[in-house]
Amino acid sequence: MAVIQRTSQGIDQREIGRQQVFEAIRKSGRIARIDIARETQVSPATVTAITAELLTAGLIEEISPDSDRPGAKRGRPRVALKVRGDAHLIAGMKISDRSATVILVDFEGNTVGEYDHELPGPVMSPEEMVSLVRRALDGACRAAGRRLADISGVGLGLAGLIDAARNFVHWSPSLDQRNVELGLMLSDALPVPFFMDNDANLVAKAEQLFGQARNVSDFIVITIEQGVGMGIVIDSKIYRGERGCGAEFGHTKVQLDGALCRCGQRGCLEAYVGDYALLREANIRGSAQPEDDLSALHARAKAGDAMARSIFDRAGRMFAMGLANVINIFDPSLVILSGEQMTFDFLYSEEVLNRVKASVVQVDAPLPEIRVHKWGDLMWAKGAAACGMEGVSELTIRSLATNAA
Amino acid sequence: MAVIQRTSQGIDQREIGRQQVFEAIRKSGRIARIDIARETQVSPATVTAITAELLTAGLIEEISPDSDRPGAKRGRPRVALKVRGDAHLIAGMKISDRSATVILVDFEGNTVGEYDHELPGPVMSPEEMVSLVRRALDGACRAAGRRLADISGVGLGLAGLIDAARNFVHWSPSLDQRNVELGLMLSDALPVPFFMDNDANLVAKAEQLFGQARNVSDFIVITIEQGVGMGIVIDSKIYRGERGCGAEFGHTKVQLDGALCRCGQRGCLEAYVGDYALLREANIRGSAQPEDDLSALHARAKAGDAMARSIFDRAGRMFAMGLANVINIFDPSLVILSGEQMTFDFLYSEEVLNRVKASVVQVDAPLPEIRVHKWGDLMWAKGAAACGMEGVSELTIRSLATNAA
DNA sequence: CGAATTATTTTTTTTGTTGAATTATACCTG
DNA sequence: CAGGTATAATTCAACAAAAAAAATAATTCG
Repeated sequence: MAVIQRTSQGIDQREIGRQQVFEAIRKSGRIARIDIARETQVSPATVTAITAELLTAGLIEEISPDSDRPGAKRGRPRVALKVRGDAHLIAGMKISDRSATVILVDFEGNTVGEYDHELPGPVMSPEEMVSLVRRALDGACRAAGRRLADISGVGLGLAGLIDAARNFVHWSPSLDQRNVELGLMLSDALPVPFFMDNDANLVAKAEQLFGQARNVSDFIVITIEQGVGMGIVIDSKIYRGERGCGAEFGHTKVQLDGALCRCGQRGCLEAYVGDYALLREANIRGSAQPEDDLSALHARAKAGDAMARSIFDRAGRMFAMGLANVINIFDPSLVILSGEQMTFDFLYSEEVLNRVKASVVQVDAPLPEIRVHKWGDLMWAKGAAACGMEGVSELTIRSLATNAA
Repeated sequence: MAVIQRTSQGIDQREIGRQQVFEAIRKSGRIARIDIARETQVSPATVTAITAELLTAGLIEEISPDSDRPGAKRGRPRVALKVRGDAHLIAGMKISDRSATVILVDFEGNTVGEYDHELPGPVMSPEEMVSLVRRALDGACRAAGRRLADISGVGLGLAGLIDAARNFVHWSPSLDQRNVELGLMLSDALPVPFFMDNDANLVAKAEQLFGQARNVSDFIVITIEQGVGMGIVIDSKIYRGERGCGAEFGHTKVQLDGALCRCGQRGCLEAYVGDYALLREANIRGSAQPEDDLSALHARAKAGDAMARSIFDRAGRMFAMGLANVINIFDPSLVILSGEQMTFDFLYSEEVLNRVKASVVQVDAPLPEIRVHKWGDLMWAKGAAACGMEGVSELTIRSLATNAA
């Protein structure tokens, strides 16, 4: 039941129709007008009108005779439409504790450049961050042979509590201050629109635009970096909660009066599966040598060391419990576990997933699909790029309205 | 930012405008056209047009000179509009393990009759349930001096997994079969439209229409009956999850490999706070006399019995942990704890709520409001009535379209 | 080559919304 | 108490968007 919404007072009453059509094109990669009409429930006439606008604006392009699709043979051949990659250049930047990773993508999402910028330290002042962003963008442009002016928008990903609507940072481990108007500062310093979000939401956005959730309207993404993150998508929109700090999966409690967490509370999931928690546990249990390298601990577990094994095992069981709780509450159609190698070995393992399944309420319907998605190390930057793409699309399509007049 | 949505193919393109206006009227009780326009962001002209339709349809009525509202004094006085109570008679019925409670309400939500129908036993066949529903409705009508034909719609609440969209029962403790097309059976047997839902969702609906959540678009309702239920409202819509079995709060896990639950899994919240769980625990701990009466146990706890106290205490701590998890995931603006007396003493107590607050992720923004709502024993039936009201409103307003032509 | 078929575009019609002007109903002032 | 002013509600013409219908385009099939 597709629906065209109409804002009843904006200058442009047609914006939402355009968004819908553009989204349909982007989502399917290549699609003929007739199918857009079917999918969006908008009449072919209207689709023609809207696509004409998008074409003249240079946002999409026609691919002459749609490649031989099986089945239909007669009749006027459909001409497929696709997003025009050259329309915009988008940057995605993720700031972690070690480096700022930048990725440049075209409007289709194809990567056209990568750049990594080492950080002097994990924590900085807002001013330092602004200058860091500038240098990282400059570096990325230079590396890809582009100029900063070519970039239509930048998606920026930070850990912490980010108010994406206002580009405001309530708190981030990368900043030495709370409540920073980072969006304003960046806009003042750089001539490019910025779009910021929490890093788990970024990955959700990436899954939605480029990844495994391209045609799913409700899903959950779990990410593991330093802490445990979650992105919730309901009705194709990222769910943020009232105060913008929902989806704090890492701080759901899995044990009454349990292990102490960085946040000061007890029993948080993160206090069992976070990097620091695993090391702490190893040291408490009296490791021969003091542990400060997680991958060494991991290697010992793989090699069969009983103590190391039991640490990862407990983490896996706690993780399974927390994930099952989320599923019992949301009943999503899809859960995506995104992460890097080590995570897969101990948190996304077959055994853990089986435990999750055993803790989900059973009904006749099949269990929600739990898909594991192994991204490269550019996962976060890609998410940031996705965030930027979405922002730029919206801006551009909105401006179409004003210009059309 | 109110928005008029327009379905792009229905017979009636105006339906959503009507719904919006009617909702605004219902929500505020009494409201002048001008304020409807302000609230819905629809122009006064359109509001006039729509309210005229609703007036001739008899769904709303004018209250001549709007009672002296403070402030404004001059100008043409606003005439307030309200829902016309006589427009429809709605029945709400909740089937529990002991009885079928029926409530009759007018279109404003005023109770015009109550009726309680004892059940022969807690479990029945679908056919028996159909006949039970008929008898309970007959009884309610007789008691209130109405006829079955006067009823415009019936909301029906059942425990279990209900597919509200299809009026289909996946499973209910009241039925001796799974996967029952109860909606079809009822429609065949009785000349009234039925609207069914899970009982926790009913209460959420009641809070939204009549209760504490009248102007809140995102909130969570926790209910306690035999088990623990949760209703999630996001964007003013009840969130049901992919398979319609989300919000299984009672079966979120609060203890790894914990107490055995009725559902066969371990560590479910319900296995710590459900009626049967409390009694079981009392017996395990070697109560002097075998416990089979929860209120007796409760009385002993209140009187100071240490063993009884510790049972309720543990239940409260588990409950707090589960609730904190929900809040950490959703970050709702409002959590409503609905229930009856005994629940308040041990699960909704000050102490438990403080525990919840101590387990919620802290940010600068204030904590979500946790409101305790003490309903009478008609809570469930009122919820069912709310469900019926919503269904009837939608039907009526939709039919307006067709008739108007 | 023409008939059939399917996709797209153009034209016309319908529908709904709104802004501006108008009407209605009050209070206020002198 | 008449005329002025303020506010609410209604009317109506103009406008906008989308769908329906019709026309046109680009194919294949026989």
